[in-house]
Amino acid sequence: MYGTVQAEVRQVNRASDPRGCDDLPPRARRYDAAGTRSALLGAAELRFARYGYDRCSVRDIAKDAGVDAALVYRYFGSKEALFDAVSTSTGLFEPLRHLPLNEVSAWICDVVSMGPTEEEAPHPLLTKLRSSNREETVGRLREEVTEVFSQGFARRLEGEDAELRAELLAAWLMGITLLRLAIRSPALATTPDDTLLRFLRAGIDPLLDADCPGRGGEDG
Amino acid sequence: MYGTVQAEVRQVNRASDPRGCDDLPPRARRYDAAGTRSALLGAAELRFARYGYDRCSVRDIAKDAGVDAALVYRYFGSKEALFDAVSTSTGLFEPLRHLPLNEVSAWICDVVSMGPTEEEAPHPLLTKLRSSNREETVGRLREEVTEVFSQGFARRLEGEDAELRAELLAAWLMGITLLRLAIRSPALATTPDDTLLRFLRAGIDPLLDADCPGRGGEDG
Amino acid sequence: MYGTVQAEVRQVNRASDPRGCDDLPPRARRYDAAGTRSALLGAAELRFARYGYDRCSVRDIAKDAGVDAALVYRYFGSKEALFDAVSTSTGLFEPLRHLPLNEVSAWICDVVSMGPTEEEAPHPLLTKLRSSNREETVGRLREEVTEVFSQGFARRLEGEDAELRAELLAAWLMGITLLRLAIRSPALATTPDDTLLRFLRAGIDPLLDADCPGRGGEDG
Amino acid sequence: MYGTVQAEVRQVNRASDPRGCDDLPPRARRYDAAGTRSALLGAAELRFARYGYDRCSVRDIAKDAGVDAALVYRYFGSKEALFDAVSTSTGLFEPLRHLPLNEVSAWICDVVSMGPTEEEAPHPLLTKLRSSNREETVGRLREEVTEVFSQGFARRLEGEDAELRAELLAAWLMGITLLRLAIRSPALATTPDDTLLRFLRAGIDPLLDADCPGRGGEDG
DNA sequence: TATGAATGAGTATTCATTCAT
DNA sequence: AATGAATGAATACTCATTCAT
Repeated sequence: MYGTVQAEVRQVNRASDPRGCDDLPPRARRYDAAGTRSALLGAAELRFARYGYDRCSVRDIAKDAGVDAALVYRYFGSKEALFDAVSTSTGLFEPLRHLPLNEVSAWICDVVSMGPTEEEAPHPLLTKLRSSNREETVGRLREEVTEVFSQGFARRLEGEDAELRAELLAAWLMGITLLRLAIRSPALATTPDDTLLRFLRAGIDPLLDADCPGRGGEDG
Repeated sequence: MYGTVQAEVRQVNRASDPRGCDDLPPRARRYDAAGTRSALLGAAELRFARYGYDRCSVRDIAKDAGVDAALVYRYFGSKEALFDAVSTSTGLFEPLRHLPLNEVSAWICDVVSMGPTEEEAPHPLLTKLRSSNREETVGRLREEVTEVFSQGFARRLEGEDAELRAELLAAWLMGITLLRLAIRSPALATTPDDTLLRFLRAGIDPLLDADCPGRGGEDG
Repeated sequence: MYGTVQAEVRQVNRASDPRGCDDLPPRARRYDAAGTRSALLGAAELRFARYGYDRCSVRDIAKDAGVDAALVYRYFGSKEALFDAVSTSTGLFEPLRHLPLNEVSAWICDVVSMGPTEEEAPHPLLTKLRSSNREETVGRLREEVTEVFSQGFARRLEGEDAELRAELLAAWLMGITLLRLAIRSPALATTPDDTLLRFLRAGIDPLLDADCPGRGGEDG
Repeated sequence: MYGTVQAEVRQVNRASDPRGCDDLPPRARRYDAAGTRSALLGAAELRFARYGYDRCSVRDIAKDAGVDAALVYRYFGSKEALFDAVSTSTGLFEPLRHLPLNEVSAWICDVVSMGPTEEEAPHPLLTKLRSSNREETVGRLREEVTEVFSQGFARRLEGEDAELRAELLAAWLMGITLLRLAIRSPALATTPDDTLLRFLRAGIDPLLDADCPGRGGEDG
């Protein structure tokens, strides 16, 4: 299904399979466990991010990787395990632990701009969002959000309801990723980063402020 | 797959079938086209919202509705048509056309609170979000967002980059829906509406303001 | 399947349902048993001849006839019975009983020219040929051929192996019908009747001759 | 549908699998791609010839072949492709290109006698005739007849209307095949070949003659 | 290590048929 | 007499997974 993404994956494949390069002996090509494993990972990353768990077949992934489908089971055990391997936290949220609060907007801007916007490259968040119909994926997302935002980042926020404010930040991050990379709404998909950043600040910085929500309730 | 949600659907079915409210015996209701149709719609609504398009089988939906799977084809023509019938715009965004800007936060608050939070009821947005791996769904989402936000709502915003700001609003709406109803992150899933509202204002109202992004760039 | 042949059938339908004609009261239109029955027969005749038993659905036939599919069962009992009713001997071979032998070629010519060649009209033989994958149809064909040719017509032939010669005649009749009306091979489908007749004679008349096969065996 | 023809197919399978002719134990033959493929072909050949395309299910064919139905898709891609593989021209008509005209009758006699007459073996022409309700099959038959008879063989005939005469020959060939092998009319199904041949000559040779139709029109 | 042969459960969809109205 | 609601079995096809090589 969905044609092939072989061309691109082949590159990925070659990146980790530098046959014909210089120092690596050019003989070993098949029977290259590490290479096969990472080729599968690369292909899966792409497929899963693009089509979601359910619309990817193990065979398609294997074909993209240029190996036999049975190897998915040899190296990962199951389609699900492969997905887990691919969608396992990539340290994407790591910066949130130490980043100065006034740089958070810029970081979010970076995150939602990852990958070539044109061709829906494998964005780590998108992989999960695209498969958010799977209970397991949702569970992992909950754990991750809880750990990173509700517990981790919230602790760095002064003021009331830090937990909620952190999750609102997460919500925006996900929403923008979805609209910009998956749904590709007209403005978000095309706006240059610096413009986006200015508006992100407008919405985010108040949330990070110590006296948020401020006196905002008055005029409601 | 995924056992049965029959019990609940039966309720939905009856709840949305306001005929013979009290004295009609609730049994013997075969040969009731309208009832069957709406039972199927109800069951599909629930299943699709909960598991997404790919993880719902026509058979399961029919079983939930208590009818034969072939009736899906009699009444809707295909699984896809049934999904369309369920996910077709329900006028959810209608209020955005006339609502005073300072009530937008409250409206968002309402939207993301729709349906019993405990049991992941069929939220119209969630249905689409859960199936956002389907190209058709993504396409429809893009159309809807474009029409309602990028074109419709943006026109009501003064200041620069109205389109982008409108889409950022949409992004937040979707992100919060996702976190609150699907992912169920700890704070968002439990925070009472009025509390949520106060913080929503803090993030949203600046975006709606005529001189957004204001002088926010200074301290970055 | 296969679009609709409704237009034509409607005519058939009207032919046997002369509403708005002159002397028949224009009220009776629904609740017209005979009319419904014959409308179904007409539609079935067309469909079966065109697509064969297996590629016709009862619903399509009923739709062509402009009535509900259940009426097929009311009036005929089953799809199979409807097919039988349609394919039951129409006296097509009746002339073979008395026709002078030297007019047989001309008669065959007539038979294979029945119905508008362009639009594959319901040819009684074609109906059976198109469904010759059904055991029942084959059985009936065998009976019919046996009765009409092997027993009936053969008795009128002098000379040896009359039975075989009669069946060879039947074979040619069927083969030409198939090629001319179903397969529509270039020459047979377009050749005018009088030309065809001249060549039919060349092949058939020897078979009907009393001293057939004559001295044909010599040069083999 | 139609029970099983397993027993016979197994034979066919083994007969056409000339490996380990004697000493190889006939059991234990899994993981044998070529064997599986040809078993499927054999089973399909038989089923299709006997029941026609529409009355054969992929499952039944697979069951006859003793393998899983999914393998039909592995090896052929679709039911239709399997049918094509089975019904693809087998060079049956090849002899018509060079055969001396006075041996044509004998060749036809051979063709219509192919396969055990008793048990409706897979005759290449019968396969197509039995599925002549399919548009694709009819189309292929038209092409084949056109190429082989209307164009190829006709060129070898002297005299007028060669094309028509060639098609009349084809018609007879098909009609006899149908009556002899499918319908099994009493005489044709039992007559020995040499007798049949004598009468075939009587009908066919005149058609092949250079001055056909001769002066046959006089006595009509 | 890698391949590809084999499987069985599952999917959407169609259809002849029956039942209540 | 006629309708259309309902059913269940069947169909072609796909896919994750396992087994022999």
